[in-house]
Amino acid sequence: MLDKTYDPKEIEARRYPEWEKSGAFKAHPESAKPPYCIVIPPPNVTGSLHMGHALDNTLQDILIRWRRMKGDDVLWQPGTDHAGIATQMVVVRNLGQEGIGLAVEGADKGDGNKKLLSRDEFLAKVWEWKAYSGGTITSQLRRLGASCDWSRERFTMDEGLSRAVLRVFVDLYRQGLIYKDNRLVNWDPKMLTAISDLEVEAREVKGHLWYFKYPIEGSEEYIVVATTRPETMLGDTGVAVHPDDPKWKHLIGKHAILPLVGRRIPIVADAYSDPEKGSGAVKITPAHDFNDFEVGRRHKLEAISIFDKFARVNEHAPETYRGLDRFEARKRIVADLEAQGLVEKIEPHTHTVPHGDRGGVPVEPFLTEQWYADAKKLAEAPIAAVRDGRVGFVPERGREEFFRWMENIEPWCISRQLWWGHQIPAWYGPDRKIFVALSEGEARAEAREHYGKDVPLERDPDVLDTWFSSALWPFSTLGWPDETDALGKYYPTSVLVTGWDILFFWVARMMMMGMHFMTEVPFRTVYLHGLVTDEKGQKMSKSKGNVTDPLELIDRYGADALRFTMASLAASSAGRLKFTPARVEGSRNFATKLWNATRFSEMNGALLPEDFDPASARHTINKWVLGELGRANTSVDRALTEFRLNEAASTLYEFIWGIVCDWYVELTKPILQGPDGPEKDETRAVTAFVLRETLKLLHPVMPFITEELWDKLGHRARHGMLIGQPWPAPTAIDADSDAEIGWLVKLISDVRSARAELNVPAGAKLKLLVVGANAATGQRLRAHHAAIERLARVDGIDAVATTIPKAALQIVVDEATYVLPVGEVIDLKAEGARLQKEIRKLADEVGKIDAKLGNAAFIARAPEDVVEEQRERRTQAEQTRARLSTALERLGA
RNA sequence: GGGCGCGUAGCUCAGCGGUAGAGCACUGUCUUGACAUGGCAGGGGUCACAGGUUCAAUCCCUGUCGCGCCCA
Repeated sequence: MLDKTYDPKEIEARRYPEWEKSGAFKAHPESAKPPYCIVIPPPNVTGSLHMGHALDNTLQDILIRWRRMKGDDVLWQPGTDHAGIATQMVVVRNLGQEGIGLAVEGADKGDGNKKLLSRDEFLAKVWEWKAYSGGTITSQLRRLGASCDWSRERFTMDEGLSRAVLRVFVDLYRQGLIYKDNRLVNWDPKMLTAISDLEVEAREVKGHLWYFKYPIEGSEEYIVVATTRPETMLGDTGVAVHPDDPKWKHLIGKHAILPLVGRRIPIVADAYSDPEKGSGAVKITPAHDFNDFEVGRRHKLEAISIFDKFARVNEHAPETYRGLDRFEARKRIVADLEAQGLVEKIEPHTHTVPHGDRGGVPVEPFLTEQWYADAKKLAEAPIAAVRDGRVGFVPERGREEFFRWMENIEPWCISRQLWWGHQIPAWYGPDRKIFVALSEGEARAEAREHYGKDVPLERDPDVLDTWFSSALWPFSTLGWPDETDALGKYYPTSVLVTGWDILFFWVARMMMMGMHFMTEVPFRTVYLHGLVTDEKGQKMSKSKGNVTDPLELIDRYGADALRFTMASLAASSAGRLKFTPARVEGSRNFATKLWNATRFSEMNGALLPEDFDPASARHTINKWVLGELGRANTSVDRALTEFRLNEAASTLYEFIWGIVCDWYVELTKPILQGPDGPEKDETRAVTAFVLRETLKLLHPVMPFITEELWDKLGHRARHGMLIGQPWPAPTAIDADSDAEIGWLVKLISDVRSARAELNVPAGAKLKLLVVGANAATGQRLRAHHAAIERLARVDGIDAVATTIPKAALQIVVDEATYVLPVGEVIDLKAEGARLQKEIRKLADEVGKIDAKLGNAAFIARAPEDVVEEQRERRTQAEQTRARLSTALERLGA
């Protein structure tokens, strides 16, 4: 017998290890079954589970468990990435608390007592940290119920994946698709590294617009430039005005003298300047602004870099400012210009400032040499693959987003000035000649060939962008560059499940690398879901203090409840999924409901005969519920096929709670609790059968409770664990049973409503007199009298009533009128009012339908079946109305 | 500024050319041998606004307003 209460905690702790130990999660590349593969979006190895992970992995696990039951050879490939910047940042911070720093060139040495770590020493610390915290997220995924094949777990920095990274870098370099270039990059002065365009986020900042007067050479005149970043003026090499700007066009071709610096800078005509904005004239600092860089190139202006990598003023600026931090420099420069009377005005100004998404400080456009991948070239094949449908998006608009990004793609800066990551396999000769090779040995050989002798080589200190290795994930995790069985079987993978926010970072780049190295798409479908936010739609963040911890929810309500909630949330067409814990509570209640229904069936001896065949069911109520089960099965299966996971969840909810618990269990109570006989035997069997099949249908969404109940009901002893069961074939729908039970449900509901509206005490049992019932209804009444008596609280049914008391409730269902004598308890006026309200509603409906049917255009142009349906509805409504009128007269009110 | 998405019950959201739905919240009622983490019944919506297409629009089209996201 099941426990009285459902305790998810105890169940979940027990079930997961069982699955894992049994090998149920394992893929079988050698099997003949069709493959179904999902590669997990690798979480940060030292991270911990947040709501986004909970959503993403729940959706994946639902698909995986479903396909496993459908008979596929399933591989859910797990693993983690090394998250270069994030991890390095955490370890640096931890070390900082112990008074340990990094031996980074030019860095502040502090008080001099600080211990400084070399690169190798630091890396040892990071691996220590990884060993310490690396298991956290994978154990948390287990608590969620994720059925990944852990025996195949990979890490972007492990030996195999590192080999893949090397190979890709070397190949792309040799193919000219990776190159070094000196361009402006987004520089993070806190992390001291370049970052890619995607790692920059625009934040709205309240700042100022400063108007500076630059004197014109050989004149008393000034040109006024407006800027949000005064400190960059030290690097100005020009001023641009719009060619048609009447205010400034006379100065085109002249020169200004840059204040504080004294440099002579040209005034050039360029449409980049907007005469409406600021003063209309723009100072041009090619080395510190992406737009200015372009303007500078058009007019051959010099690019003078005035900051070092810490964003401190460097030696290219006048002595007095050297060494100042950029914000300190700003203050000094404004003050100095003010002192010289060169500040015209200062306006408050709100604008967006690019910030590094990890370090959180404003990024500095910085002129440096970096490694780039030729994204434009690599994007060609992916664009074509999506264009011709080799990759589909769910929802479809992901396609357009994808094109918009891919068709306007910029070179991808792949080098990072970090220590934690894949070090770039490039070595420099004494003359800075580059040798890119798979190993130092190979590089040496190449160098020897080139120089004709051995020369000292120096390895590039930089590492690769973490996304560079993540981009290889769908094939590197399967064994590439080796030609493994797994690679042959599971690539291309089936579906990639991830959030919109990661479409460009990761999905697009996997497409590039997949097409290039595998000449085939990495996945057939990209399923994109929204971002989990708090209930106000605010992004969850530690600093805002609005984060919900999924582990806490699991502790409180169970993983199944969280999973069910995540599945229900999955549809939202907006990009946000507003999350409220109340939903999880509701899902937990749903689990409890299933638990109790199962308990009820157990108490009533609902055992399933080994050879039970649902097609053998003879009783209407049983045929009906089997039909409903079949409907639920088909609907869940279709919903999952079409990635409408919320629909699968709501179908299961409605079936289990709304059909099985509310009606089937209630309607069969008289049978189960009545005398023994074939009807009782069949009902017990069907109850057990429906519950057993329901566990299968629900298992992908709520694996723990279903596995538990499966075991407790004895199915495991006979068939093994639920996780390995085949998905059931849908049971047949019987139209006659549907009609009959539909009638029964309506009759009971209507009687209950009338009783409640008239305040008939819930405990009062009334007689049921039936007027005008035809033979079929008479038969139904006899067949279901026990259920009606119980659920409608009726004491005896007279199917062919002749004398009808005045004081009675009257209900019309189809051709018959049902009369419930209530003696003096009832307020006849109230019953009259109730009937009149019903009559009015029906009359309104008839009126509306008449308006339609009276419209010649409707009759002529609407499809035949729609017209017929309206006629049918009119007849029904009119007949019911007439019968209610008769009932009203009878009441004599 | 450009692109996209969203405005449906008090809240969070499904739905979708022909009877407007769910969960939560709310009201009344019931401790009936599965379940009070529950049962039964109920209230609550000119489906943002304005035009258009259509026999018929919450749904399709256009515009307006509000909100959000992405890209500049």
